Amino acid sequence: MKAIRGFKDILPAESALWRHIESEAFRVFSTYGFSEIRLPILEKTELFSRSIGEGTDIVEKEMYSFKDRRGDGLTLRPEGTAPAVRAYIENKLHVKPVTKLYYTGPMFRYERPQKGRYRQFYQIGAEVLGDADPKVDAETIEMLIKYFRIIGIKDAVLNINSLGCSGCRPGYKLELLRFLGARMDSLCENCQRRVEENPLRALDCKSQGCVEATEDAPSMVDQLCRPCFEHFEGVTGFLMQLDVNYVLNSRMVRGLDYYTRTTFEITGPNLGAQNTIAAGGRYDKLVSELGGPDTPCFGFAIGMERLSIVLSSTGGFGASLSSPIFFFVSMGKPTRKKAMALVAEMRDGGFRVETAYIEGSPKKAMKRADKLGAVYTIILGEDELSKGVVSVKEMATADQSFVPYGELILWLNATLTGMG
RNA sequence: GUGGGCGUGGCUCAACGGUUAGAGCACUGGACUGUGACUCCGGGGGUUGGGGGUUCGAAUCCCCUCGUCCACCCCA
Repeated sequence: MKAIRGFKDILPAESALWRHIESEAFRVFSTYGFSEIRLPILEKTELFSRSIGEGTDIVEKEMYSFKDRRGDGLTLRPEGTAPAVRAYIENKLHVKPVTKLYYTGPMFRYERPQKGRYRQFYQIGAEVLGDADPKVDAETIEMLIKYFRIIGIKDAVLNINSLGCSGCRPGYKLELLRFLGARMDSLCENCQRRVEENPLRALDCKSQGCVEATEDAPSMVDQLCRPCFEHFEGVTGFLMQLDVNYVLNSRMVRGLDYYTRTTFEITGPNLGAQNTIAAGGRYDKLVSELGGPDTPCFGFAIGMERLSIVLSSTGGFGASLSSPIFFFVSMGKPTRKKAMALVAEMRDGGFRVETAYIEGSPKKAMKRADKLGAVYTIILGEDELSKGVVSVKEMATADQSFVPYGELILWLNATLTGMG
């Protein structure tokens, strides 16, 4: 039996890093006023088709959708924003002026697996609901950058853009359409086909012909209406004030329909083609489109697998993330009772203790201690038992000393803090 | 969904179409009856991803399939 395609286990060797990634995110986000929300993994299909957009790749060909026993159309969530917004409306969280939420968990998309892209993947998301101020955009991005710095992401690059609003985007789209229409022959097949659907995509295309053909294409940022332009200027201005470096990328396009105004993407090193480690933006119309009150919002999602790839490729993690292991060896039947009592005492004291009970030579136990990566091995044999002590051996130096039962915890604490 | 690379013990990899598919690491036993790492000696572990075909003979060549990686696409 094997896990199904695009699904994988996260084994202990990796999970310590995952927990670290999550807990640091929650710690940092909470200092910005975010609180956790736990969302269902399954939602009505309609929630996603309406929010993400009928014509998008996600909705069109990547969702795990099925009918339940009653015949209701359900979908394994492909992203977190729509469920968060649904919960926000349903639970009337809008009675508060601003709501800041974060969440984590698995998302599902039926895509071809490759490095940094899986069918079940994990995101950490955050949403600010109820504030249109450009300061929110800048501050939330700054929070994300700070978080990346804290967990040790280097060489992250922030790209930002503005997609305008329902007022100015259609006009831009028309103009772009005219521009592309005059150059249809130089566009790749793919882009010729999608010009009608989503002309913005052509700006993002990597094929030689499209890159050249769209070199002088009109840029959205130049076509923003006054309010959108001022908003965008506000965002970039605040980013500068917050010392956040960014690249203005007027070609950056989003694959979800709900985005308005600010959008951004952060890329990381050592990831190949799937190099976006976090992305997001503003979605000012989504809440009202889903039946809630007019509520401007901003949010982002982080790809956990990609983060963990970047972090493990740049090194430094592993042993340091888990606490030192103590290995307690009890030798000979008479020692057993005392050993169990001492182990219990150590665990109550917060130590991480593995145990082995052996007859005869401690050789095997020592070997096992070594394999486990024990920092200290504590031996209680019949000699020690008769003296009321244990032998404590520091594995790295092979130093060994007798410690009376009653002083064991104190001794360990003193030694550990001494180590620094 | 499209194109390409790669699948050999737990891991990293060898093996011109030709003996019983090897090595290092890992695992395990001993040298070493109260002490791990280092050293030495021994041991177990493979239907060469799976299925079919070509051939006297296939890990090796061909086809199908599954998986993985890369690019496209898409996105976190």
